[in-house]
Amino acid sequence: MVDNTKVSKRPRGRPQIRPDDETRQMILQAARQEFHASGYAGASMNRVAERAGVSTKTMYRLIPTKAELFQSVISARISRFILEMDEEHLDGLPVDEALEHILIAYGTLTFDPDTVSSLRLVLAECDRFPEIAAAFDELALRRTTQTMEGWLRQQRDRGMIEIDDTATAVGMLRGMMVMEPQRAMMLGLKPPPDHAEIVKRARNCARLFLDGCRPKQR
Amino acid sequence: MVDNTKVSKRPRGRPQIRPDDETRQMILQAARQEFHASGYAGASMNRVAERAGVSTKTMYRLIPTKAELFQSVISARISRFILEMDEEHLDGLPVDEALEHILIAYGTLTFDPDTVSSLRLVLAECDRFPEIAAAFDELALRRTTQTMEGWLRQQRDRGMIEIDDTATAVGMLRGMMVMEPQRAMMLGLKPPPDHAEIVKRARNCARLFLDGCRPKQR
DNA sequence: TTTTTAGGAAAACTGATATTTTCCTAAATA
DNA sequence: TATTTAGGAAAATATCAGTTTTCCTAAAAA
Repeated sequence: MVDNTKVSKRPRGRPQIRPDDETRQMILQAARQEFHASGYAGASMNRVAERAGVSTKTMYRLIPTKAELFQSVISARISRFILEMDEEHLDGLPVDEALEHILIAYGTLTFDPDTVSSLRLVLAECDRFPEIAAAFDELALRRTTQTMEGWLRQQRDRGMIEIDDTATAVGMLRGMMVMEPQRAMMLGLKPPPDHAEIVKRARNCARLFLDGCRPKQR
Repeated sequence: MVDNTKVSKRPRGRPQIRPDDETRQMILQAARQEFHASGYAGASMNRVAERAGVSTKTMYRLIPTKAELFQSVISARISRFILEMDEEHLDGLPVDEALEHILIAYGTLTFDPDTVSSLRLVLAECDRFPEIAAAFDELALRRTTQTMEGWLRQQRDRGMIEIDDTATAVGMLRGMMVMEPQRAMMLGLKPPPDHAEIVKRARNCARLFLDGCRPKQR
């Protein structure tokens, strides 16, 4: 085995301006911008290279094709769709406030312009790139669903609410909270809701949902 | 004024195989298939002409450009998104059954593969064709919203339910009913729900919603 | 100084596709 | 029959974008 760090000499010719990995990151970032701005078909590889500040020659040395570049970009973005919530904190709250917090977190994530823009790309291209639909399902949908479903189950087990199918319930809750504003954003009809609107909507949804499945003592 | 039906002679040369309007319809239908199958960018005008059974020459004589063809196709499709419900019939039903019926109608319309396919096209291309987003909003969203909102208002005025903002409530109701299954369809993850599933979901939603905003007698 | 490598700029190559045009034939009237 | 028009088939044109290649220069080691 050879210890490259010291023993072997640097190669003869002109050294690389920067490590390939770094250049690749620059290309990925430029590609992200370009794809989000122009969609898959509309994105120009020349513009990607331009944005990244490298020549097309270097770009194609480091990335295989436009299609794979697209997949890398989307997967990287999707893998960051994580619903952050402090579960310890929720335990100390009354049920309705806890659900409100959850919905605020989910709404904030969902209405993020980057999220919407990525969703649009995924929906537009999932025919051509079925792996992207699968990745989206796995990384964006399942994970956030599980987080919310876990909480619902907990409340049910504590007798705070009455639900038979928690998975369906999560889907409904999410639809109620985000579908309409998100669709308006995607169509370019409305700007993202601001924080106050998100809070208001979350409160409404939480109340509606909890009243709808609060245990009845008939 | 000249009476063309009898007086003026037919023109000299070879007569048209069929009226231009008819040919245009054939082209529109072929284009609809092609666009739905391949999206805007992926659609080939040659294939459209082929499907329609006309030459590209004839096609371009009758339609201006690909872009305008696309808009015609989408607008025509959208204008058929009408939420059909028999309002007379609803009046005779208890509130929860009436709402169930409404949601079944809305779900059936929404989960129709043609609807989903059109929505995908609209979402994918609304950047390039803002008029399409506007048409979709006006024809598909507003109209069905108004139908549902009218009913909600009526129930509120009769004291059957307690809602302050009926527009928001309709949005939530719809999201609850359709977002998750529709998204799964768009991603190609699930087939459309069958009628039984739609009914079940509608019943769940109606119950949840009505329990959530039934007047309280505290 | 010579050799060697990295990589930019731009041209070339390739393939696809919207759109136009040419050429030809069929079917009608005069 | 001579003339005129409709329209199909296919070639021509134009453009665009992905990908490759050429040419050239900078910067390092030998």
